[in-house]
Amino acid sequence: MLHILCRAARLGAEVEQEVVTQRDVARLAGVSVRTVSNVVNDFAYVADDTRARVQRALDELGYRPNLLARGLSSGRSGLIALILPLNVPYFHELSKYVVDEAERRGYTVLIDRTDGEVARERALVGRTDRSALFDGIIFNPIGLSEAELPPQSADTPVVLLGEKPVGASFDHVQVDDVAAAKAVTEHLIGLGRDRISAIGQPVRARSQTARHRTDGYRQALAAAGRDFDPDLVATVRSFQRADGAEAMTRLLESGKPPDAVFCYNDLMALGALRTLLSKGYRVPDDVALAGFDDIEDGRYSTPTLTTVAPDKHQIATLAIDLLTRRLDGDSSPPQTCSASWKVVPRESTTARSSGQHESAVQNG
Amino acid sequence: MLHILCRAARLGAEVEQEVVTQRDVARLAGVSVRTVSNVVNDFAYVADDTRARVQRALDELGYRPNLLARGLSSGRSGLIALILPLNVPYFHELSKYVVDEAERRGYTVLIDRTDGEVARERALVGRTDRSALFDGIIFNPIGLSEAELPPQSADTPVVLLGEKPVGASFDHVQVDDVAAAKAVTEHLIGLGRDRISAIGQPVRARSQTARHRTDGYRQALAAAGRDFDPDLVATVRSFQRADGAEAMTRLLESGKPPDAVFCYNDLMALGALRTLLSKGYRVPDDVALAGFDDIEDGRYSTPTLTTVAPDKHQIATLAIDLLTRRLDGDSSPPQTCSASWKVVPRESTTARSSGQHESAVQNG
DNA sequence: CTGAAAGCGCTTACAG
DNA sequence: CTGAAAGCGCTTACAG
Repeated sequence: MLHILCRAARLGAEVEQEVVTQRDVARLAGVSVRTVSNVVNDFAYVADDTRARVQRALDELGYRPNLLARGLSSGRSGLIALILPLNVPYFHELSKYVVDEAERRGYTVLIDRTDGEVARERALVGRTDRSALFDGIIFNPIGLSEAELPPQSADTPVVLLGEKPVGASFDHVQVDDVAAAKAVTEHLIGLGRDRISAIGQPVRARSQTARHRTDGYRQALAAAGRDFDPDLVATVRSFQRADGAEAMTRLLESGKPPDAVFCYNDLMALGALRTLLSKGYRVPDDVALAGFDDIEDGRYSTPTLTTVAPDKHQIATLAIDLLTRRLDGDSSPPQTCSASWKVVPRESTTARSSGQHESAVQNG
Repeated sequence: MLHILCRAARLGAEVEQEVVTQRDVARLAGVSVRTVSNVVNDFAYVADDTRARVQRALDELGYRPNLLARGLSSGRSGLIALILPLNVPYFHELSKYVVDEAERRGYTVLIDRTDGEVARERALVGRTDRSALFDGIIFNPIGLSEAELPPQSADTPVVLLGEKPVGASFDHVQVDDVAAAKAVTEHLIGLGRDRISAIGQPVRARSQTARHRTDGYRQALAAAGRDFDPDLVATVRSFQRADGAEAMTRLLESGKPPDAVFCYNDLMALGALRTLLSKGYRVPDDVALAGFDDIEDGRYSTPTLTTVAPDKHQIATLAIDLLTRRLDGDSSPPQTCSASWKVVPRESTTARSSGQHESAVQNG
């Protein structure tokens, strides 16, 4: 296939680029590699003229450190692995903050996609052969529960993100899913809706997250003196748009359609929204809709999407804080940090009509 | 802040996990490290009983290879860097294919976000200190033009993705932006629309991509005997939803609003859609809308979004093909491969009314 | 089929 | 402030 699709070009002489080592630089500058290393790593106690001479040689030869060699001998690579399901926008938004925050502290973040597949999560976390490669790991499990994770190894600290921790063997940054789910359900109840559905309970329940959000949903109902109706809870296989769309279809066809729906993430809410609008329902007039995550998509949908907004910046900062402490040698007991969140009401629950809207783009 | 938000747990005895080396394994199995290495790397010509004995020692000690050491001595890390603007969904969708395809060939892809910032792109590509870390690089520049890239170095092959190459010094996988933009504009013309706008010309024109799409747009107009009206072209700062939303607002306020709009990517089209719907315009009745990229969002918006769908799977396969050839020692001239694409008409240009729709989710 | 040994490019006590 | 040297954990010609 390649030969049909590809077009070759004439090539100039291939420059066989030699690798420049500290030894080469040392030779040119007339010093030892020790001194070159000192200059490269910006150590104090290098005579000014020596430094200048070495720097000149460094520039002249175009020296570039070999990260592998440095890592092998120093025991630190400066690399952090961020293991996430990139197929959910929330995580890509979160990753931006993690990357930026890590960079500020001199670390480089490399992203590993799990896409929420349990097998991939297991494989990635199980790959302890990487422990030499990465100084630390930030991991947001989706399919894997904390209990299934290999025990924390002393050499590569792991910070867990996401659901409330079960044990206490990892550093952890959590969002209080129960409280947040309860708050957004209360918002729906406050609208005066009667039949409030929940979309997101997984078919095979592994995820604590979904369980917690269901708990919050039920607590809000109970607090309002409402009965819990299992028929109003729709299960899903994953947290994608298609799952939300299908679940919504099932609810609508159930005979007694809901007048409000809490989806366990924005992606599913967007799928549910598609189903509702395409079947002629008005949102929020006929059905009010709320999600979770506060992804950008929900600020541009029509209607815009009411959601729970976890403080992504704070989550990232806390995660990097926790990790860098370990990297700096802190061996105190594992900590659990809570990031804040808030309910952001938008058109999908508050607008009067689903047609004309006041504000083009409202950002909670 | 941390002390307020965090809760510490009691910790069990910290297991000081010793690193197990091949030497340890060799000692236990009564062989040399050479033989251990042979077994670990699954070389032929190891006596069955020796292999079994070594394997037992390997298991017993829980040996894990040190990737850094392996990389340093072998010169290959098995790692590929994928440098992309993750803040555009198209690229995260593309990255999935690249990761999967690379994995099939035994490589691990680590993702680096550029988010389209020229400075980040420059920094990442300029970081030749990484050449030891990565066997190869797949890079989709957004801000940087090919001419600004450092020359291809012999030790770390680079495959470029995206816009039509200017020079011919890199392996390249391109999509024919001119032809695709022309085709989608023709689709709009075929609808019988009079005033067809284009959104996406950058304020400071660096990107060839936008230039090519404008070329295609103009070619389609010319071929249909239409005049090119500069007032119908709206510029943007980046390719995000907000840019599309703002550009659309400007076009609507220009006095003579368009009745069709070609946005240079789906993200901007979604922003433009938001502006249109929130101002009471019907899509496609009043304004037909088309994007580029075929991201999932556009299959769930209401109306669903007409778009150009590049074959992402093919792009990924071609990129990995090209790269692995170089890694296998091929030093033939740089090649340019073209990936296919097609126009996918959806509701935003074809539906009769913007209210009720036929198909809930139609997938091109 | 396997061993002894050099070497990948760097960092880092140890001296001085 | 700087040098000579060991060592990080692995791979890989070179012998045998």
